[in-house]
Amino acid sequence: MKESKPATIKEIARRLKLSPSTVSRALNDHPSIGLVTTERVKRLAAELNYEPNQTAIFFKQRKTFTVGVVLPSLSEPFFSAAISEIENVANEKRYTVIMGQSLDDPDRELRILQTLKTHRVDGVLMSIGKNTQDYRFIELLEGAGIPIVFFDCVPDLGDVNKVVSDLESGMLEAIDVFVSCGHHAIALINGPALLPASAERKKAYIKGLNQHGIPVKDEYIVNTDLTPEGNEAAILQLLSLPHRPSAVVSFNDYVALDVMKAVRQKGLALNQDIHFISYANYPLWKYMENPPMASIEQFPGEQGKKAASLLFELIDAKERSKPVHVVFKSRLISQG
Amino acid sequence: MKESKPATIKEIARRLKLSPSTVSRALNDHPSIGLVTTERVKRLAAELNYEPNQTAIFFKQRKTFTVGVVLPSLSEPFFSAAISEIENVANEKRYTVIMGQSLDDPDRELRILQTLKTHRVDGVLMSIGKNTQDYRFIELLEGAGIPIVFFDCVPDLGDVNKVVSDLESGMLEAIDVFVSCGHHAIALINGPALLPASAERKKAYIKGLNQHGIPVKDEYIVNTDLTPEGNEAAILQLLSLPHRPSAVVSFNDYVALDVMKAVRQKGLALNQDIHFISYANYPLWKYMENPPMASIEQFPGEQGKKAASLLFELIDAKERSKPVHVVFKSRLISQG
DNA sequence: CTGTTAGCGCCTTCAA
DNA sequence: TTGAAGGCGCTAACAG
Repeated sequence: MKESKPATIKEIARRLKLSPSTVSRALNDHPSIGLVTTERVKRLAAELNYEPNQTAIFFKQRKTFTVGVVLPSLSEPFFSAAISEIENVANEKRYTVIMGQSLDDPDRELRILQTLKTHRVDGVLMSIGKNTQDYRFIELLEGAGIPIVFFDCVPDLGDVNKVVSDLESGMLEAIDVFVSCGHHAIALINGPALLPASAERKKAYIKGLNQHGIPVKDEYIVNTDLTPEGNEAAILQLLSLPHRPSAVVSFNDYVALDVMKAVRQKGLALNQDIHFISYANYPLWKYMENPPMASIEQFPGEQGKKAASLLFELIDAKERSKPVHVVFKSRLISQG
Repeated sequence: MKESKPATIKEIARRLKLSPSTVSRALNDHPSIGLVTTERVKRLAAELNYEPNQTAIFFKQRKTFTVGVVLPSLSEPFFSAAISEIENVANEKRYTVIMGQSLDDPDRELRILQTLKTHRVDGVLMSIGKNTQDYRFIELLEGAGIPIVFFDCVPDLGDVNKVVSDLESGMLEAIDVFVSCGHHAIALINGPALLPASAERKKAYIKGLNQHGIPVKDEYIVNTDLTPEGNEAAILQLLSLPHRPSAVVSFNDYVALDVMKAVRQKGLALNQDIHFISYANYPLWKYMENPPMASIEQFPGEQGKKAASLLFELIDAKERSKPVHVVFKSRLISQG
């Protein structure tokens, strides 16, 4: 039952003594084709295991029904959650997803985008890497008529489409919770200073303290380069302060993991001597003996979903529209 | 600088008063074209930002330089590690990867394969879902000339290409370690009984006990459906035995997480009252206060890499060859 | 309702 | 060394 050559419209037409266009129309349920003809065509098509040659259709329609997704790393649960939703939205729209991991390497990121372009994807969803500085690729793609929507880790530019989590509301909630538990010495372990995401966190942190009339102490704000060593150094710096903080908001869960480990090794009791809340990216807190008090959830699934639907709107739109910015509120989730 | 219509070979030919065929040949460094012509063509091509239309090439060459990857879930670190290596191998070969998550749903799995087929991928890499029983899709793909290589979770059939971890060597090592630590009451929390992977584990477990002259007790072998509830039920069953085991090998890390949590809740001390080793799929053990003694590593990266290179061999081969089976040895990695 | 014609962009004989 | 012609499979404008 193996077909050496897959059946074509031509073949069906020949056998049925019809023209290829009639067959094509019949297969696509074109209204102008008689019911009987349509039936005959479909029956034979089924018999021959006919399947339209997508590559021919892509070629003709100048559309590939494919979108590209570029993100730093699939092994981050945040992104695997996001891409799952993206996949779902794409499937509904009958689109296929091509995915590439930049691994925070700008060159690799560029190569992936190049591939996506030559593959003529209809659109791109992207979360940029930590080290990406050069945004010229955006014009490259948009110049080729490929719309692009950024999500989560987005460039600090006004004229691009982006979907992000606000970072602020969660931070304010976190500080509210800390304060209501009696904490006043609240520190921030922030990410690399030049990351926009770090600037936002810092701003929110300061705003949160201000709301409670707590003075901002410079020594309570430390940075990490997000490596395990950097994370450890950051917490040690805080612990060595004369008046060490009793509560810490950390850049993300991975930072929190390293930091909490270091705290344990120092012989301090988690959730007693010192308390943590971090921006969430889904380690398996529920299995830990001493998880952080709470996490600031950023809803990767929602972000991915929204970014994808936005992209499809752009793909379907004829005109290029004004850049769209969508902001999701982050929210504190207790890990109790 | 935005091109409304991307440049084509025809366009270049028109401007240079050459024929399209000459331009095509020049761009492909065909030896029969004069050096000067080739230069002129290439220069103009660069100027016009000419890029070959892949969709046209795919169509003409009857090849898409695309491979599909189907796996249960990206959120399992095992698979994200595997797909990263697959991506790398594919990139080297200048192939693109289309990925789909089955989420252990056979219908969804089938839909993904259908999509891959209509997209005319050149080959498929696949790890089947837990609930997949019907393997007819294999003929569907191979009938269409699409080679398929299974990895990790593979069908229990002889005539397919597969790359797996052996499961046995790691289990034997695990039992060796337990025994050398003085354990004799060694239990197995296995997966669903009808999973080939469960049968293999059980066989290895029995072999391991036999090697040490330890009698196999039926009540020390329990099964879980891999849900959190099933995992908890399994360990409770073991704990309720009159002579409860002091050492347990569990189906995988996720089972171990649930199981160890239940053990803690029962007030037992991990790594004291009861010890664990599990087949690894990468939770963040290094951050845990009481990780399992060791993990049986299955090298997802290696498996993915091997499966991918195998697939490319099959794609490049003219003839259909005998099915290939590759087995990686699993190995015990201490979590000390 | 159905057929004819033409062309998407590229490559590849065949002919000059 | 170059050009002309044809075709991959499908669709769509234009005729009947």
